[in-house]
Amino acid sequence: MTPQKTIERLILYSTILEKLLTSGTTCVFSKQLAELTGNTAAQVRRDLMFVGYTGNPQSGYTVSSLLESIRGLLEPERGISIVLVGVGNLGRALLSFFVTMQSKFTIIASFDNDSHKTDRVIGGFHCYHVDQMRQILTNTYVQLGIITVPASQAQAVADRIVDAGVKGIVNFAPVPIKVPADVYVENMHITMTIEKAAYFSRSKSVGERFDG
Amino acid sequence: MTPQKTIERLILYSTILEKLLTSGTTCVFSKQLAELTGNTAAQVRRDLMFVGYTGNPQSGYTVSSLLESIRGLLEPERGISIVLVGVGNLGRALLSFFVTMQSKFTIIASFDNDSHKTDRVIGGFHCYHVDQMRQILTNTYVQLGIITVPASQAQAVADRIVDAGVKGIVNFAPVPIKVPADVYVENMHITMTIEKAAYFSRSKSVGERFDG
DNA sequence: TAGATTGTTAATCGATTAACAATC
DNA sequence: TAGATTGTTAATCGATTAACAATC
Repeated sequence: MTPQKTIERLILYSTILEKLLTSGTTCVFSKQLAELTGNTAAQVRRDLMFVGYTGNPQSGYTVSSLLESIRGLLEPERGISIVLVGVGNLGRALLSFFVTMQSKFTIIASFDNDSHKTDRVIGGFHCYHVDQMRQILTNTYVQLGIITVPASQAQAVADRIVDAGVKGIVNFAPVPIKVPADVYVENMHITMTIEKAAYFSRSKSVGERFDG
Repeated sequence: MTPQKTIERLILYSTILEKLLTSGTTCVFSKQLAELTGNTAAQVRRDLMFVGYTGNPQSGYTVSSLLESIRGLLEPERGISIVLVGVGNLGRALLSFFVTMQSKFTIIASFDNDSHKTDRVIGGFHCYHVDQMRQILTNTYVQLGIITVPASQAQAVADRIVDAGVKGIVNFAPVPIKVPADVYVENMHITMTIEKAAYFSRSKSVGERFDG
């Protein structure tokens, strides 16, 4: 079993280490990294055990080489290749974000089932019809599919992505999707997350009156 | 301590129950609800303990009243009132989503610091300058602030949201933000989530060769 | 009634935190 | 060296799963 939470935090550490590197910091202690990422020093050290990188009691960790070690663990040889399905508002926002970003993410293509959108360049990438997915991806390795279609179509789209041989999905549609055991799904349920935040923010306001 | 994961699942159950209700289903067993949400029956029953709603061995749970009970726990008297800060691609996508949606979310206002965007209607809502936030929210109860600004500005925006008295934040910027203990923060780190999915999808493809 | 399902308690599992000998 | 910090093990905590008597 690979520790999900540890991987999440390692990704976070790597973004912070990038900043430290840019700002010219050469060394960092677990305590500092903890402070910068909102964790505890013990947590940081435990996470780094997984990476295998080892610091020393006098200077802590060398920023550049720790970053390299984490990247070695997290990153593929080449960037992360992605197809995005569903070129609505959210899909387009993500696409233009990927275009702008000097990024480790490479968009291979986008897909939609609306003929007003297909066979055009949208958000900087060619948009194909979903029916063409399997064919287009036949000789192309794609690491992730991003689903940004309405809930009603999410499962059908997931099926096609799986059918095209993609082993990872990030699902923005507000429904669970079913996939074979050899496909990894990460859900980004935006509205559900907002509801969750609303719930817990209310418990934070205990004692306050809501007279707004 | 309130069980975070349970709340997440209860929100999911409620969306599924809404669908069941619409489709005319009157009763549902824990096993079915589990299947529909990708959980186990034991998990579902344990979660429902928190709600206090009680079914029976013959018919399971009554969809309509279970939904009511969960909503009673999750939902405020009125909808969830929100301000959104940062009217870039993602911010606009979320705004237009909220406009479209016949929703439990009420956008009070949007904010930005770019004078090309402020004092206009964008994505269906008036966009104010962030400097005006405190003033505009003085006599308005706002439950959540949504942060969709670049990483470099996220902390400053969070500070203003907190300053305006808002107790919940959903942060889309790819950096941790620091807030007082009485403010709840939910992070939606899109790029980090994509990286995480990429990592675990790779472990799913064990044994495959990447010749793409 | 008989049998499947419930609510709940006990057992397990995983993840976080505390503690501390090793060490630079 | 002396002291702060490391890597790692043991203790704790919380969340999930299993089990089962109660029950409709």
